[in-house]
Amino acid sequence: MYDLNKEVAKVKAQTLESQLCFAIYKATNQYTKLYRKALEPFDLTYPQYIVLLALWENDHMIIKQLSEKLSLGIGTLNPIISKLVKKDYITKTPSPMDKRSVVISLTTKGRNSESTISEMISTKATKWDSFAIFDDQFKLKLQELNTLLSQLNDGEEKK
Amino acid sequence: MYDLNKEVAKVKAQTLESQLCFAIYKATNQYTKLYRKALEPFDLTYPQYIVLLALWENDHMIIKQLSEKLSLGIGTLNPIISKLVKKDYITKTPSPMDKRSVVISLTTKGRNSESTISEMISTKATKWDSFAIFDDQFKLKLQELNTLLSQLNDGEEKK
DNA sequence: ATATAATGTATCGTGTACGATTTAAATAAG
DNA sequence: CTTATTTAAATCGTACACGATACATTATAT
Repeated sequence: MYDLNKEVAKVKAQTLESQLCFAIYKATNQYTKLYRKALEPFDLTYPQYIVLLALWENDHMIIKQLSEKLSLGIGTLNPIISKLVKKDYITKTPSPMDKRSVVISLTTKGRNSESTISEMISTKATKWDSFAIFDDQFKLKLQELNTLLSQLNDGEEKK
Repeated sequence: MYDLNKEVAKVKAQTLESQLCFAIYKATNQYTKLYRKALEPFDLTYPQYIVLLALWENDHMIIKQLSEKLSLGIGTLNPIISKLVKKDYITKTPSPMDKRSVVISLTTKGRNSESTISEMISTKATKWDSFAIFDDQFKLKLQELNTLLSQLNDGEEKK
């Protein structure tokens, strides 16, 4: 009747190179490596740098807001913040409104470093980030992907 | 003569959301989170899973080959391999040809788990990886990006 | 007004990810 | 043949990244 052998035929895995996830995983590692060298003179890592980027856009956020903007949990963010405080880029102040929350603000050094760092990054970034082939459409698709992924993560949460 | 104030005009940083690197960074974190839950039943993490993927494609690689295929340094790979050995997915054997190198091979459990894991991943992956919008062109551009990034990383090396 | 639930931080344990250093084996150079 | 260089692994220190837990403060419910 049934060909049982065919029914239990082994499912083969997709090759690594064919997987979107693996390509993105590699790209992140490579980007981090590039930024490591570029940010070395400022004694910053990439995650520390994006905290500064967020604050240059919008100073005096509370940790929760930073956490949402960067899509990083507080367990990840806290040690990064501590290091930036130690390096005198930012300060932590308890919020007057809500004693639970902590406001993160740029120091003078943190504010002033924006132009220095951005200038040095922008000379490299023309090589890194803005090749003609990585146009707006590509970025848009990545953003769509991120929206989908976060929906999926939220969806898995509720199961 | 010159308007010096204009000459020292502050360079502003690019916004986070406009940066390709940040989009990719977020996507990796989200993918890892999704895979964390999917692979939990098998007691595997995403990096451990891609080691298995590599070996399912090509068993009995030495660590150096694995390192190249996955673009991971030996400092990263070694603890991952140790865990897979402890969980009885793979074994380490010194190479007979070259006593420096170590051959990584799948155990029976490691080999047999391919179909089980791939089947469960493939049911989820239709949701994750193969949306119509993430077509071959998108993947191709990501691969181009990775090629460029690795060239840049090699280039920085020599400076 | 008080018990309860929700929220914002902090901390801890596990697992990457990397560069730097060390060690042993293979290869090259003299 | 022996010294020098290269190569493959292993190890160490630093820095994320996450989930789980703990804790204080605020908001909610009765």
